[in-house]
Amino acid sequence: MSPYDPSAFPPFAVTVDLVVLTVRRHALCALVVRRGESPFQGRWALPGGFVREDEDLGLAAARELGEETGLHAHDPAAPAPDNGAHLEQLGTYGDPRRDPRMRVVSVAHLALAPDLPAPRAGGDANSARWAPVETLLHHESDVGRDGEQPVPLAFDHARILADGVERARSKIEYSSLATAFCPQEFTVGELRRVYEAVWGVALDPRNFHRKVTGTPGFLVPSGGTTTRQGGRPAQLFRAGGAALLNPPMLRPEV
Amino acid sequence: MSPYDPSAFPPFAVTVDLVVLTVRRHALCALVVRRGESPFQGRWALPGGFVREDEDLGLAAARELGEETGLHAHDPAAPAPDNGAHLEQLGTYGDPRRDPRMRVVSVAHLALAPDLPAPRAGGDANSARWAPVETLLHHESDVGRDGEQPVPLAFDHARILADGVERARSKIEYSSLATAFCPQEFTVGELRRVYEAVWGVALDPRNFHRKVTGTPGFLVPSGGTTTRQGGRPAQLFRAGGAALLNPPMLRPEV
DNA sequence: CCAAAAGTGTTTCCTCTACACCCATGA
DNA sequence: TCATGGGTGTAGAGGAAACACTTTTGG
Repeated sequence: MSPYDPSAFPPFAVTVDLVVLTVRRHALCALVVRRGESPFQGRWALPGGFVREDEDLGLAAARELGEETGLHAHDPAAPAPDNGAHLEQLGTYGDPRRDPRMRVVSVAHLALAPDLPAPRAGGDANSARWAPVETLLHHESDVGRDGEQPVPLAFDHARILADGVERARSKIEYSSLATAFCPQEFTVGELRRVYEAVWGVALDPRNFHRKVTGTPGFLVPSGGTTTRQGGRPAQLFRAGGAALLNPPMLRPEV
Repeated sequence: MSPYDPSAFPPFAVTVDLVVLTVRRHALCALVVRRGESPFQGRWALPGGFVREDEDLGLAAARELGEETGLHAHDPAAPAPDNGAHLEQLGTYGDPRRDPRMRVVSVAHLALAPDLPAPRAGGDANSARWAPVETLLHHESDVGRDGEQPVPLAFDHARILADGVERARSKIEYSSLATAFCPQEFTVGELRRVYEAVWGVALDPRNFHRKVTGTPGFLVPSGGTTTRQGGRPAQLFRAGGAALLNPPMLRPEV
């Protein structure tokens, strides 16, 4: 059998699914959309869609991200931070039974975004929403606030979301990715609250401050200060160019 | 457009490609096979093949690995090390032009194997071979020893191989994966030579010994000793159950 | 004034590094 | 005997944890 005989391989549908994470009100949240059709009609799912005929996988993910959030993916080659989201490939999910109707292989991507005004899938707040990942993964309570049933995510999206959350948790240890959750200018305390929300732990503010300001290339002072968190005015920083943190930020033991 | 209308999505071919790494004669080597047909006929490529109709991606990768090497993939749930290779998903490559004839999405997997007798693709030594990754990636010299041309790998396989090597290099820092390159029983010095080959650096034997024997769950003594490396008899160990190394093995600065 | 958040200093502990030194074999 | 690799001891550098303390705002 010639491995490239067009009649010799089964056809697959290929999609991209997005794990879009942000930090809102001290909680790690993911973007979910409500499915309008079967299967899993009415259930929450990760945003995603088919890869087009002549589209690279990363491009398809960036296009979906833009359609769902208005964000553009951050170009790693750009000289200055552009407030775009971080976007990377997460993993590929291809269980033959993950979609009951046909063979679908989904290339999941992970996006990290700053806190955004609100999702805008058709401008309908009922069809797209930020939900705490803790709720989505353990479905102990409603996704929303208005008496909906606590149901798990559609397809294998709970597994994909869990993998994305785990990737984000481990990656902020040794990279400067946590700044992707912050606005362009932020304080050390705001950055610390990102780590605390993603890891679900409390960090010592004094040691954290020393650590991040003492790591060359991680943060650059923008000159301004703010009191938006109350208390003594805090210096404002932007993300520095350094991508890797060495030595890494240590996550406290569980 | 309904996202699941069967006429609304383009069909893709889905393959798995394998980055199979081992350590031979103090060098990190990868398994390559010679292509028998166009395109890239006669060039070396990573082993791989089509995912079957009802096959999960990891299963397809394990099947290809068995066909190429006779290894079975290590079951993480097995209580004792079974001398199977470590196998994990690496990443997915789907550039529309990566195969000149059709749209192929390749789900690359990374396998780490102990030093094996010899590849056995059809029993033909000219069609499958271990080659040093340094040679494959920089094609500074022949892949083999018999005057072949130094040509780059077929398709985007050089990129996939580079990603796999980078994954292996970083993963042995914080996991016990380096033992996957060793036979069931091995000495501390043999394990150290694995790290040195994968990282391409020299490590202090005294500190390395203290580090690995002092990390609980990393190594368990098997009771025996050997002098196969010369010098004083060395204790034999097996891989312990611990998957994560904490604190990690530190890779010296470049 | 007080509360709250931002920062700094200091002590203790622990790990990594570097290297001196000893051990047990084969040739 | 020597060469070779295996293994232990130890002093110093550097980072992290824990926490006392000062600074600068708003109310």
